[in-house]
Amino acid sequence: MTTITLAPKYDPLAIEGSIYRRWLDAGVFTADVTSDSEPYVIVIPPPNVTDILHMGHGLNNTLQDVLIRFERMRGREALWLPGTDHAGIATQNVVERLLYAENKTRHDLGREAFVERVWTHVNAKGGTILRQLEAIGCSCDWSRTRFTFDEEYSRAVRTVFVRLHQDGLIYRGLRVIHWCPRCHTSLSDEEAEFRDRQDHLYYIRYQFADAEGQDGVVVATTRPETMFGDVCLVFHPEDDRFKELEGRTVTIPMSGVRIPIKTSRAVERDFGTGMLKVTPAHDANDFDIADELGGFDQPSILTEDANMSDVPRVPEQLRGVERAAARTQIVAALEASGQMEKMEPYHHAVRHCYRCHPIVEPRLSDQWFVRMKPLAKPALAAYREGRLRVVPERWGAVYENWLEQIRDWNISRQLWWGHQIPAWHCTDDGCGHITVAMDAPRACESCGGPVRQDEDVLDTWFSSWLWPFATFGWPNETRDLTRFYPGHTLVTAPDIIFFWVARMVMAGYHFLGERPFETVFFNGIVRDTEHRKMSKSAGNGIDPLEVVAQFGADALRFTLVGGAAVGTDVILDPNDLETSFGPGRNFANKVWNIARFIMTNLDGEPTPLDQVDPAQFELADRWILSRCQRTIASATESLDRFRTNDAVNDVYHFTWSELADWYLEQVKPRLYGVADGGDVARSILCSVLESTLRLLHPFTPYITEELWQHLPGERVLLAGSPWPQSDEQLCDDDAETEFGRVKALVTAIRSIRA
RNA sequence: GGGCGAAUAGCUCAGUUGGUCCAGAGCGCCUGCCUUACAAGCAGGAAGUCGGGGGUUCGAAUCCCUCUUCGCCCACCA
Repeated sequence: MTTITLAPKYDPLAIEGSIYRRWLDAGVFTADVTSDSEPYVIVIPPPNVTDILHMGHGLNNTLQDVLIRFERMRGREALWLPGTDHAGIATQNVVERLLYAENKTRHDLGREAFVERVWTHVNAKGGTILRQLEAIGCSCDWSRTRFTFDEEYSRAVRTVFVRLHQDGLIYRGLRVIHWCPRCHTSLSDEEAEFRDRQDHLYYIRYQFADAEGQDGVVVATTRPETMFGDVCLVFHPEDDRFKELEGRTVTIPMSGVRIPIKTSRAVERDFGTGMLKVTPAHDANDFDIADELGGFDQPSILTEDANMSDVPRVPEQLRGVERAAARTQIVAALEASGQMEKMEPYHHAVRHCYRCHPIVEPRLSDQWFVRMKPLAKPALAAYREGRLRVVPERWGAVYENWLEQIRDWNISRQLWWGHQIPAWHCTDDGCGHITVAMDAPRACESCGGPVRQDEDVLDTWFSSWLWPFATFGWPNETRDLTRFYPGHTLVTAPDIIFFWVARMVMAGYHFLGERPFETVFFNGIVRDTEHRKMSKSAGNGIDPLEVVAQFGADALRFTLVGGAAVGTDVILDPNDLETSFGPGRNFANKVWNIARFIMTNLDGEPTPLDQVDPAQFELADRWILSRCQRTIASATESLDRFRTNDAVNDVYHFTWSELADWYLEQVKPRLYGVADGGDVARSILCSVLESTLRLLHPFTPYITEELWQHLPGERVLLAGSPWPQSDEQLCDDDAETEFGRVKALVTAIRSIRA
């Protein structure tokens, strides 16, 4: 018999650490690759290696933990694979900022020293977030922790590059890409995010070069500074206003460079004046137009820093001037010369670097691309044919739409922190051959000359999209890969559907011929009371660890899961933690006291419920047993349907409003010996408490485990114990109806008395 | 320019296929209780014409149309 010495109040801090250690020591989180049980696999959305835990992580990981603990208790071989992402551009930026504080740039260090510096930083600060996940109770299989920069993982990345190249799905080409002038790298379409800006539309007059005295032609542009890179003007071939102008020549203002007037169907007649300036090196559309017309150079007039270049096309006084300043000067000059016809306020969306804000500069450069259409096909089919389920469903349309409209993926980054592209250029310009291989070739495979490796690294997401299988040792046929791929549920936020989710599906099908997971469960975003996304930089964040310290991990989890209806955002008030997390703490305390009450009223180990003659059950007994079964059934169904909030709220209601408020009060006379049937009540209390702790465990693992250990009898860990089975036999409609009447009567009497 | 979501009690939000879980929960508020599991609690109570308008139906918070107000995503009209 256990001696009951539970404190009257639940103190999370006193038990959380030791409980977590017991789970680890018992190895309950470690998946057994040799087990006969059906696997259930979740791979974590790997946080950036130098990140620290924020509420978004808290929500996302708590949901994963709820699912994984639930399935583990249901007897599946549950594997939650944790890890981190090297996060190329993000991590490089962090370290560059550190250098900046020392008045240095990465170029002062040089590539090798810089990468070493990043490693130092990662080794010092990295992985903290994984330890923070432990604090909120996450039951990850830490023996399988992966990092996208692990040697084995990096090999998978190179394998993918080489194979896609062999498949003809990777190519290198001169294109206008999104260039971040601060990061000094290209960005994918997804990384260059639109933000609204209030600018001007400038109407600039280009004078005719072939006929003095005439007025010339007016062109509308938002970017006058790019005009020195113009190669022609174009209008729509059916635009009668300009019919006569085709073939004539104009001069670019300020520079005097002569360019022809041409036609193109790409021109929108209703926009501006209907006449478009074509700047192939600084605008992707213009690049296409010039390419289609043929015979044009692609003069570049901006540097990597987005300053005006030191080239003949750029007027001397502007060379080296930063783009915004250059614009101001150009506008002033055009106004002075009378060539600025007019300026209109103009509201439009402009692409910005998703990591460091500045306006992205379209820039002509050699980049590596993945041809996406062939990869998108199976990913699209999987969704349409129901092999990939999306919860909530509406995100499916977003996924589908993006895949339908998919464009090639720029995967090269001009960064130093990342997987360097496994391509080696022949140093002989005459040969120019590029050798793509897993490891450095001794010589150019074409001419046998010396080679140098491509300087660029791969987009971070080019490693992330392999996460569901590279973490299991792919391309090797490991036991883990065979056993645990494909996985089951991906829990993530909808803002990375394109970056990550869709690409994982594509990679899964292309490299393994199978979906990486069957269901994508999208969780909402954590916001403040003004519905602004919670973030450290906005100053409206809540530190999950602070909440754990003040309220306990279970309270944090209870609030997050209970507040998150499927696909809806979670609103928390950074200025009032008590309102947000107090209820969770209170509930934990309630559970604590329910258990305390029951256990202090046990007299040794009670008779197991299945050995009690049901004929001895009183109405309240039949009622609570029925309610318990119904709660088991509804919580199970809710979890199966990813309605985690319904599940936790159902169990909450059962525990507090039924078990505590009614049944416990009803049986007190029997427990105190004032009425008969005390032993039957004890059997029922013990059984119901056990079921309740099991039901609550995925949501509030710490307190339930602690109480479980205090129950009479020998106890294995609750984390490794079975999920309760709903017993139809104990469901009793009559008892529920009848007891409902008793409740109504009692309430009425109390009401009158009050 | 397309698409999506939201609008329900003072606050934050649930409400699954239209009908006795359809007007709910938590917090807050009011009244009374330190009743030996719990004051992080107990008992009782007030509070919403479910954004406006129209329609379908025997019946609508729920379905359709429309309007208003927020929010988000996508988009090569420079």
